[in-house]
Amino acid sequence: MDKNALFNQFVTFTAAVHQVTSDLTQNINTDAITPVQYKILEYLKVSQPVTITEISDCHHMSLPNTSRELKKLQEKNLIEKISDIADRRKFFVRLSADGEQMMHEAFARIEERFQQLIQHVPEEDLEEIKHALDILQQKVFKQEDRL
Amino acid sequence: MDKNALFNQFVTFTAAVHQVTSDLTQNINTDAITPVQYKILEYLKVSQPVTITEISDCHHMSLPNTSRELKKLQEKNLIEKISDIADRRKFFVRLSADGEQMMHEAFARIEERFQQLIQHVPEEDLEEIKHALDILQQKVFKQEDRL
DNA sequence: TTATTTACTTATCAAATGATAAGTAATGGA
DNA sequence: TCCATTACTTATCATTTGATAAGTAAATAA
Repeated sequence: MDKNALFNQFVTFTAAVHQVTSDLTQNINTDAITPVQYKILEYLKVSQPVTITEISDCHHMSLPNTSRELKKLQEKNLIEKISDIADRRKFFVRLSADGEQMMHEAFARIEERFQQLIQHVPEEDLEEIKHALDILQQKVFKQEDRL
Repeated sequence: MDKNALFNQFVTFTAAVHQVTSDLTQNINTDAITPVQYKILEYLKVSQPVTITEISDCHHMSLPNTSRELKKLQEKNLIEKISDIADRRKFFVRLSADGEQMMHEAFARIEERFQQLIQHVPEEDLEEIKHALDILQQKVFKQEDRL
């Protein structure tokens, strides 16, 4: 296997993924929410509850800035901070009812666009796609491989 | 095929792709270059030459802001604008020698990390990965499907 | 107990990005 | 020819984001 060619293919592929997801999520947040704040909520949606340091690490943003954005999200009633009983310096962050609602609607609109994207894909291709997603998730984009 | 389940898988997958590419490209641009500027250069690297409007559309940024960033890149000698002979309102943008050099080095460093990521993946899995990338690129993340 | 480290907050400043108004020059259509 | 449209630029302002210093309180180690 030509690993260099594979890298080039990887680059083209990830660029396409970024482009498609960017298109799918365009103009989704109607409300007064900034891109970083949306990213945080999106992360919470799939990973909650998480600590503030985890959010900070995962998004490569400083703790002070993470803290600031979370405060804003809390003021908008989109998240909740629950202090850890075992270690009272820590906080667990999760979506509030409003936050869940908002992300649910956002994902619903994204899903609409996604279904539109694949509406004419034949059944056997869908199976192939599902398999391909499985493979890549397992072998390339898996959680443990983070640098 | 449960299309809703496929959507959930898609969401998880794209999140993982974003995470991995974000990790791979962390701290790559040493020089005085902003994230948006890097994105533009990255786009040029794979799509040049392109017009200013194409850059603007593709990155969902306004023409004035695109123009400003291109001006900065031009002042840093990383890109060149060539006016279209057929339509003199238009400009084709491409990387300068310096820009090519810089992106070449950036990609080389990213590739190093990528090769490290897949160094222990067995040969038969690499074939499977290559096939999976092909499938998804053809059937889901293809150019024509842009909204 | 005391010192150090960890988890987080508050505050502040600079830089990057986004939005918008107003302009130029070339093109294309009536 | 004249007018509308297109492609792009310049300028300006608001907002978002990033970086950093300094602080609090809890946990841990010596």
